[in-house]
Amino acid sequence: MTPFTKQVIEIIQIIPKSKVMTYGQIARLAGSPRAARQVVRVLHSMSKKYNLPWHRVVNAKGEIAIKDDESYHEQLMSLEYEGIEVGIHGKVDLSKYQWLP
DNA sequence: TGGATGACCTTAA
DNA sequence: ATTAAGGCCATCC
Repeated sequence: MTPFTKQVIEIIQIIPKSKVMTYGQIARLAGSPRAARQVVRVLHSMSKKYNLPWHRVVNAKGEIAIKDDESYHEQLMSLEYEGIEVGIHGKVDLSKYQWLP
C-alpha cells in the first residue's frame, strides 16, 4: 500500500457526517495535487474493503460523479439521509456542505 | 483559449 | 480469484 493511498483512505474516513469533499481536494490533502484520478480509483475499488464513506465524495462542482445507477442512487440516498440537500443533478451546495479541514 | 478535473481500465503481485 | 498501483488524456467551463 502506498502512502498516498493510505492518506486518501484516512482522509475520507475523517469526513464528518453531513459533509462532503471533492476529488481534487482530497488529492491535494494527500500530497499529490495531480492525483484526483487516483482518488477516484481508490474510492471505486477499495471503498468496500475499507468501509469508506464514499458517498461523501463528490466532484469539484459538488455533484455526484457516478455512472452506475445503483451506486448513484445509493449515494443520493445516503446524502439526503444525512441531511444534505441534493439538487436535481445530484448537486449539493459546496459552500455549505464541503468539509474544510 | 487553457487549465483544472476526473466514480476507469489495465497490469502486477 | 483478490487486491493495489499506475497512468495520461478527453471533457468542461
